[in-house]
Amino acid sequence: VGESRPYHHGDLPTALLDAVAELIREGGLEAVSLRAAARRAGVSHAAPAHHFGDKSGLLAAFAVQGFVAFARALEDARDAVEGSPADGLRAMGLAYLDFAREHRPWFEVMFRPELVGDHHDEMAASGAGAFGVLLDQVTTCLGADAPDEDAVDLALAAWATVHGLAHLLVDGPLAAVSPQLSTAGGDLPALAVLVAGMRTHPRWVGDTRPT
Amino acid sequence: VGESRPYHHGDLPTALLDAVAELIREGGLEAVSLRAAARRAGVSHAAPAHHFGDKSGLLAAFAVQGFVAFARALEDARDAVEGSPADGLRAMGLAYLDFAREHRPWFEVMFRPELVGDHHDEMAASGAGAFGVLLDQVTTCLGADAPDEDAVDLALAAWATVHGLAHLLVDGPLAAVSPQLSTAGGDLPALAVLVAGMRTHPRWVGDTRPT
DNA sequence: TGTACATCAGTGAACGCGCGTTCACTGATGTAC
DNA sequence: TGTACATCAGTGAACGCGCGTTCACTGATGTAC
Repeated sequence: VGESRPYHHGDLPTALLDAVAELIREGGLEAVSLRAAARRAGVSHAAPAHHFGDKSGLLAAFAVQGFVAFARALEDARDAVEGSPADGLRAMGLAYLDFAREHRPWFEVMFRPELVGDHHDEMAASGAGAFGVLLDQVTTCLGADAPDEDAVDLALAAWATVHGLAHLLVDGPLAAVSPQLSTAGGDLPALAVLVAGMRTHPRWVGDTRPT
Repeated sequence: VGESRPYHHGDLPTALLDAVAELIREGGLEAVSLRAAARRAGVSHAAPAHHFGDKSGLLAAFAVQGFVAFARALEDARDAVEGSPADGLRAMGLAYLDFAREHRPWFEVMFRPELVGDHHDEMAASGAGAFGVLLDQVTTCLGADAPDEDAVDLALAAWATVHGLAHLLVDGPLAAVSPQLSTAGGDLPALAVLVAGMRTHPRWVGDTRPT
């Protein structure tokens, strides 16, 4: 108290990214502005421009940060499971949902390329990294050495499934339509049904492990 | 040319809702404002307040309009199919994707309850109507007379699947990650795999029609 | 050890903008008699 | 058929606000010698 703030912040970029997360959590994407982020970080409103250039630069950096954490979350979930490749994939699906619910701010920005303007490429690159984790696991499930067309299709299917569920949970229409649904989503039986459904693909061998 | 505009618009509410759709299509949700919509409709910026009260009122009306069209699109798709209940459900899934792509403006607002403020209930009611169409079809697929817990779970699963795919297509990350994926999504093989996967549910009888 | 200088980080005033909302108003329409 | 009046639809000026961006600046840090 009474201590004068140092002229230099120390780690303003990180503080600004944290501020963006808080702003989204409290007021949604609309609540994000350079000035509000600067306010949170306790610096003047013009300071963010020094590190991120403009607003789209800040959001792009935020999205990249999210994708890095996201890819790690998927990898961690996979590595924590002892079992078949399909078990690993299932764990990744659950991790996907957990990530969306726990890191809603990242989730809201990561899949909205129109927010990042000129910085599209940076975000796409980090997004491709995360998708690669999923694709590799599906490839393993198929018993293939390298991703092929089937692997891509199935990875897409798996992605769409959990992504859809995540969006319904995060955006809230499940609760809007019926409280039951929200409960069902929370217990995740539907997800189990869906991921299990992937076994109908003729090449699916995830559950018959070589001995 | 040269004709003086009539003082009364004729059907301003409809014109404003159309304007919202155009604005979203051209500039996303951020581009929507009462003033911009009024500009499009060729009236003064204060005119919209007369019909919709405030901004959230306009967006709520827009969402309701979308849900009505959405429910009809699902019903039409179902009715146009001769075949098993599962065929009908599949058709509804495709109609869902078509709707998301053709009516992107509606789709962007319909599942974002936070946009409509106090008008949440109106939107939830129209949304429940649309979900009812899906739930009825799933119930039929299960050979049940009335929706039960399994029907709700499966309807949720079907919803999550197509909703996820729709979001990935509409928001564009598929194209961002890989052009292949966008192509696969466009051809919809993944969707077929997924919906087919629902047959693994023990009670699924959609494909064995009573004779 | 000290000095000069370049570089970096953050400041604060200023700009112009579009926004939502309010308000007293005016023009047009419809209804009662 | 005409008149008075209520109601509805749209106007235009005004308000205050937060925003992104720019700019010349100042404080702090690091580096060369």
